[in-house]
Amino acid sequence: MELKDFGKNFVFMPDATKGAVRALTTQQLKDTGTEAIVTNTLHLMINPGKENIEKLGGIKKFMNWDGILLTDSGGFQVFSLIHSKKWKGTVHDNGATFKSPTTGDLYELTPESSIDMQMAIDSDILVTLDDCRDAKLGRSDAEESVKRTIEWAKRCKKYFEDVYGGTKETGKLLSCVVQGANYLDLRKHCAEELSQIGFDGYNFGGFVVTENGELVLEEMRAVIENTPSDKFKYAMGVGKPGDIRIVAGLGYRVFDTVLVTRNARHGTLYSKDMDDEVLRVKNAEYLLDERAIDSTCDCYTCKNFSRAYLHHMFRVNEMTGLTLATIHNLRYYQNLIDKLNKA
RNA sequence: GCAGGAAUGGCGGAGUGGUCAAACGCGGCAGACUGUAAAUCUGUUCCCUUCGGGGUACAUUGGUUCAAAUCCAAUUUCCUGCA
Repeated sequence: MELKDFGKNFVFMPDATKGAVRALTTQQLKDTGTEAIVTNTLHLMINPGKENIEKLGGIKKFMNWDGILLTDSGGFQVFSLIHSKKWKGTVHDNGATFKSPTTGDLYELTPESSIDMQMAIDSDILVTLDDCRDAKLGRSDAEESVKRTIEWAKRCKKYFEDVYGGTKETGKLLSCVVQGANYLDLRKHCAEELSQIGFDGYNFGGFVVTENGELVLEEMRAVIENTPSDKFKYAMGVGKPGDIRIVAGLGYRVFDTVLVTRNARHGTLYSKDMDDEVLRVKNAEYLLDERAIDSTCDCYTCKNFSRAYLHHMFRVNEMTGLTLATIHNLRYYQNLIDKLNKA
């Protein structure tokens, strides 16, 4: 896939947060049919750090990935690590300052430093820093989050253009994140303001499902309806196979979720042979089941190994099991995407 | 043979008179996970149950006590010294 065609067709990007899709080599990742991946600005800022990743020629060279790379801005990590008090830090109008919980080093993430970091990583598609917050947000907090998100997006774009020459000079794309929690008018407002600034892509940010796991479809629709139709739409964090099919119908073309790889490592595999598409291979019923995980799947795992073998790998805590499971789940998602593109 | 010590649920191992169906860990069973501090976390794990309870249980047998996994005696097995 060419970068200019990104988001024209459906695309699923596995998360390689720290520079690897967990449990897979880059070759194994390619073999699943994956064309684009996501790495994380904040995590790579801490390790190996901006200067080091620059010296190493960027993460694509580092991990020998020749597909498309999107870098998440770190907005979500600021939320999940600082807002939730897992890390010490504060979020303010200029960004976030925080302390590494392992080394104690102090970091600052601002709209500008986020762009610098994403350039150092050598990302193809950058994401503006956003102010991501909890799902159930009070009105005033949501308003503040939207205000900051717009402000930071503006600063990101200006910095990207002033310092790096923008898309024209770099050939890279810049996407923004639409916030607004569950307030439809705020989603609309945020989408309109960001559209006014102008980006190559519009990402639905915040939480995509409620506590009950139901998609926030109205909010997602509000963003689609108020952003340019010729730019890509990325539903960040979506999602389960069924969720992707639904959200695809709304107009989103780009997806990512940690579920596919995390579930794989937890023994939750996807299979068309199951009514709910889910096969928990660790369960006792698969001890002697010699069928493939999915009878319709063309992945390396399904072509060569049985449910019983995967079951055994998990039972004896053998790392190869994580790899085989991840290969399968990723291939399952790529097949799902292929089907959407052919429909 | 003598002297000490120990025997607890599938396993390891707490508990040393009542609050013990018994901590904790492992193993087993199931579930969760949606811009990854996640090869993680949660629930459950003697039997029966109308989920209120009920029944058996801490090597075995007997005893003391209102009450015993916990105290006493004998038996069995194991460990450590001395022969």
